This record gives sequence, C-alpha cells and structure tokens, in this order.
Amino acid sequence: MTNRSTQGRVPRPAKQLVPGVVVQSALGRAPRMDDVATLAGVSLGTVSNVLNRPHRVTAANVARVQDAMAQLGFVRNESARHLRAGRSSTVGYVMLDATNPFFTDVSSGIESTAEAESLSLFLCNSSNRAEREVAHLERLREMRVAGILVTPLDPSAGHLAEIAASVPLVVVGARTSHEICSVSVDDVLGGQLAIQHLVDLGHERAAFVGGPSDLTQVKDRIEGARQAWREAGLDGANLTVLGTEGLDVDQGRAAGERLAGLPKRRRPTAVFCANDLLALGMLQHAIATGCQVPGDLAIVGYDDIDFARAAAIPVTSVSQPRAELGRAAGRLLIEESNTSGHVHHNQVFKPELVARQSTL
Amino acid sequence: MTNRSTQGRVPRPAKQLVPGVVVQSALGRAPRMDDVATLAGVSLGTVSNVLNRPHRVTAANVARVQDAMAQLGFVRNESARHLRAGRSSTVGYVMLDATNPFFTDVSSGIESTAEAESLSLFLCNSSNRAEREVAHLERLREMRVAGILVTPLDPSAGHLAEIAASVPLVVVGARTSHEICSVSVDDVLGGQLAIQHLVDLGHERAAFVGGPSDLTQVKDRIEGARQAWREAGLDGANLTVLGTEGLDVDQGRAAGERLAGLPKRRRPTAVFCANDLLALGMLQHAIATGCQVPGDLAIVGYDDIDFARAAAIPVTSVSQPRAELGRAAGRLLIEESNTSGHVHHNQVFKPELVARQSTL
DNA sequence: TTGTATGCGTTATCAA
DNA sequence: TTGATAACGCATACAA
Repeated sequence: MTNRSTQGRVPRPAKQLVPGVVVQSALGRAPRMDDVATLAGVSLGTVSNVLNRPHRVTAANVARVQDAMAQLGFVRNESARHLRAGRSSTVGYVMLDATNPFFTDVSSGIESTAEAESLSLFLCNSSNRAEREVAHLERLREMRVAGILVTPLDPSAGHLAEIAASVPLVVVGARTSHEICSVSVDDVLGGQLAIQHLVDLGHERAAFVGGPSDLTQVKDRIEGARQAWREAGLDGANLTVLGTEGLDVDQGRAAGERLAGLPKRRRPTAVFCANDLLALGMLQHAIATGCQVPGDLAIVGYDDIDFARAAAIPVTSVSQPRAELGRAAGRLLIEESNTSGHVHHNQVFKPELVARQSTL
Repeated sequence: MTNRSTQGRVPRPAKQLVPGVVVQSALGRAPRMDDVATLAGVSLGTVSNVLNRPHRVTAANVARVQDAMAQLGFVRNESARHLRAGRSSTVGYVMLDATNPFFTDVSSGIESTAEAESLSLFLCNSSNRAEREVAHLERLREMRVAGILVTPLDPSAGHLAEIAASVPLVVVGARTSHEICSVSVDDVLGGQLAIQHLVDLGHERAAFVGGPSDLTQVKDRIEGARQAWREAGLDGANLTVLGTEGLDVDQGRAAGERLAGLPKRRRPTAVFCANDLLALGMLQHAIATGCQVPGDLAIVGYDDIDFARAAAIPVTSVSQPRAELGRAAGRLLIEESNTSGHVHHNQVFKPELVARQSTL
C-alpha cells in the first residue's frame, strides 16, 4: 500500500487543533500506541489501560490519552490485538449466491443474532463456485474468526467437517451429518408439497426444473416430487426433469424456451421450479410468448421470496422461514462456541406451500 | 412452523493416519509453524519457506513439511502474518442494504475486479443504519484492510474523509467532494428523465415517492424531477412529494395506500418512485385494489433491477449500470492503492430510462 | 539450502 | 495507579 501521509495529492494540513478535524502527524506511518503514549506523556501501559480498562486510569490521564489519540488519528491494530488476545469477535457467513434474495433474507436473520451478541458479521459470496467457497472458508479460518456459517454447494464435502473440527461452524440451508451443526428445511417434504398441490389440481404431466442436480437442495426437491407423484399413482414418465445449469432468472427463461419447444401433447401442463428465480424466469418467458399462466402452464416456485408474490402473476411457492433459519443458525453458532463438549444439532424446519395465482 | 431436531455426539478420533482424514493432535491448541517444523524434523525457517518461497526448499523437505501440516491440520495465522507483513489483501464493501438487489448487483461488479486482483472481498451490511456503517468502517480500518468501498448514508459525512485519509476508500453510488474517490450515477439527470417521460405521456399531476429525504440519492432525484417539471411549464403544486421512511417494498405498499386515500380529482395520475422496490410495492397495492396500471396510475421506478421487468406489470425504470458501477469502483480502488500521488476521481455515469408497460 | 534471531503492535503480568 | 517487559505466531534478513 502506498504511504499516503507523504504522497497524497491533497495537501495535508499541519497540526492544528480544530475540533473534529484529525490532525495528520509527521510520523510517515500509522501511529501506534507508543506514539500516543509519547504525545500524551504517559507510558505505553497506560495507553493500553485507557483502551481496555479505563477505570484503572485517572480521569486526567484518560483525557490526555484520548486527546493524543484524536490528534494522531490513532486506530487500533486489530491484527496485533487479535494475535495477542487469541480470540476474535467476528463471524463470517459464506453465502451461496448473494444476488438471490433468499440468501440475503437468511443473512438478515444471522445479522440479528450477531448484533445481539455484539459480533461483527462479514458476508462472503461464493457465487455458486466451489473454489470460491473453499477460498473464503480458508480465509476465515486463517483469520481465526469466532465462528463460521456457510451455505455450501455440497454439505457433505470433506472440507466442512475438517473445518468444523477446529472452529465452530454451522451449515445453513442443508442438512449435514452429525459431525456438523446445521439448520435446514426439509426439502424432500417441500418437493412433496409442491407436487401434491399440482396433483390435487388435476395435472397429469409435469416437469421439475432445476439444477445442477448434484446440489443437495435440488436433489432433495426432486426426490420429494417423485415420491408425491408416485404416491398419487401417476406414471413416472410424465414427471420429466428439465435440468438447468444454475438457479437464476436467466436459466428460468431458457428452460421456458425449451419447454415451449416440446410438442403440445407431450408438453407438461405444470412446472415445479427448484427456486423462485427460475419460476420468475419461466413466468417471464410464458408472458412474453403469450402462454397463459396457469391456464396453459401452472408454475410453482420455491423459497417464497418477496418477489414471488410481487410477480406478474403471483407465484405459488414453497415457503421457508428465511430469517428464522438465519437466526436459528446464529443461535446454534453462539451455543457451539460457548459450550464445551458441545453436542451438534441438525435442526430441521418444515416448509409450507403458499398457493397463489400461478397455479389457481 | 414446527421443527424436529436430532443430536449426535461425535467423539474426537485419536491420532490415525487414514489418508484424507485430519488427525487431531494432542497439542490442546492450534498447531503453529514450529509444531510443523518439529514433526517434519526441519527448522521453523524451512516451514516458512515452504509456505512462502517453496522454490528455495528441496522437494523432499517440501513434501515432509506438507505432510506434517496435513497431519496436524495446520492453518496459517492471518493475524500474525499480517502483523508481520504490514499489508493485507482483503478489501471490504460496506453496503447500504444487502437485501436490495441493486446493491448486490453492484457488489457483483466489485467482486469481479477484486477477483481479478486476487483480493478477497468482505461484504458488510449497514442496513440503512448510520451506527452500523460507522462500526463496520471502523472495524475494517482496524483490520488494516487494503481498501474500503462504501455506499454511505451520507457521502458528505466527516468520518468518510477522515478514513479516506488513512486508507484507500471509494464511495460507490454517490458523488463526493474531491477529497474522496467516488463512482456514481447522475441522479439529478435520472430524476429529470423519469419526469420528462411522464410529462411526455401527458401527465399533469404526479407524485414523487421516497425518503428519507436526507438521503442524497433521494434528494437528487427529487431535484431532477422538480427541474423537469418546471421546465415543462407545469404547476409545481401538482408535483407532490410523498415521503417514506425507507426504500423497501413495504414502504411502497404503504405509500400506495396513502395515495389511494386522496380524493380522486387531486390524486396524481403518475408516480415516480425513488427506487424499484418502492415501485414494486406501489404496484402490488395497485393490483390488489384493482387500480389500473398505467390507466389509473402510471409508475416509474429507479435502478432497473431485474425484478422490475419481471413484475406483475413490467415497471418503467431509470437504469443505472449496476455491475459496471461496482467494477469501476473496484478499479479506482486498485488505482488508488497502487499509485503514489493519487489524484482522486469522481466518476459519474449517466442513467437511462427504460420504458415498460407500467407507463405505456 | 537450511537454521537462527529479531521485530511487527498489542495485551497482561508484575514490580514499583 | 503506573510503567517495564514478556509473550502472541509469523516472515525475513542474515549467518551457517
């Protein structure tokens, strides 16, 4: 990093005690505690005490030290602090896709518990990419954060258990083995609810839209869908799977196109999308091409993000308790870091179907 | 929503050399480099070299050290590393509202440049709250991050300039004084475009919806709106301002309700919302109450988030180059940290109106 | 090529 | 109450 105190283009004012204005010192480097001590005319230890145990210092010295800190623009060095203290008060949440409102709602939930425990939360976006997930997790570990929350691509991946062995870790949004804490929603049940709903409405040809199929969420939702379809006594061949490369709006539109390409008599009359973004894309394509929803095509989404009900045709969706998922994960993390001999939990919430105009 | 939860106790395995399984050491603390050195039968310096300049170490020793690291589950201590090195390779983006897709799109842009420069990016959400913004900024400073990006509540707030004096900082989404780098979009022009569009369509009673009014974005968009309204020769009294407490969907719905409460002959025939979330809320209220859009009420939003065009009635919006805003901010940050004698830039993009069904 | 010693900025112990 | 000093874990110059 450049040495900004000597090279900035904006001229730095000389020392002046204008209130509220930080005075740039002539140090040529970031001021340290001993600089503060010197300026305040006290020892290093006193400065430290002012910072960490102010009650042990006379009021006069507190004031002197604080003045000096303000004058120098002193900022504590977190690395040194942390190296010495050995503990941190930040936690990280590695999210699968920061542009998916589902995950930002989850992270709001996490934030509320983090704030209550006065922990800072850093968000890391892995953008659906395994190598980024690994990099972020590794980085958080190296930072010796107090805890890690993560929505992983693959909850059974070995690196998670390995990390969980050395730092409190909670998986959010997918069920894990008992080696790891997790908070999730029963996706198999969610898949059942979605298909059951379509079956109840009389559909006999349907498609599941989503992918990649190695994503647990996708796998489980398909499984639930198949179970419900079978239990309804319908022909398995009439529940087709339309794979996608991702779970965003664009992929949904593309899937809509592929669907429209099928001959009318084989075309599904209903689709169950692995998430709401796909459903919204599907809906956009339908509207753009004059396909009637739900008349020609019924659409069910998943997650029940706010935009689902705000859509062109409000989208029926399988609702997950998004914020509560985050809060529960946060609580579990706190518990895990406070309790010695912690017993891992796998907390599972139940989803609910919210029927709207896209199927009714 | 009920939930069941299962529990399991995981016994820590004793040392065992099963490949791929991390062996728990008997150290009772996190393994350090000297533990690795001892186990590998080399010196501390060699371990360090394996980590940082592997070419200087014999292949045999590299292997030995890596084995030892794997066996112990060694993880570098970033604090110590950073304290010693004095520089960091993480940057932070303090965003105004992580649940607003506009900002997540901006952050995607930032991510792309960060990744290209192999910097890790931490996202911090200030949730529209000043004290959280300050806390996050302070935390990032204490961490001595390589740079900070921020979309602040108030871009002219003193603390920003103060921070910018000690660490590369770029403000995203609002224009600042020349003491600080910024990347923004001309919101006054955006406001003009929106109102001009409505005027062109023949509207003579309109409302601006948004708030709080001390937000720069809101202020500027109102100003642009007023200018365009005046220039069209229309009566200023017929461009009312409907203040809101925030910029989310709920506030939009609430504003819709207030609007509907006005006597028909005084009620605006068009609204310009300070962002798309408000516009979507407004639209939801309109649809729910049978108000025709755009027949009874034309709606213009701002930001052109993906959900605007996916809405019940695709929403006309003022488009900002969201990802490009982030990329440009990232580039500016890199430049600021690499260049000595850096000259601060205030880069301003131009918005564009995207007309859709909600006004046409 | 490998090993040793020093210091990064802070906190906490302990003596004054 | 205050002040001197020893870690914290790692990276690097320098010695071997």
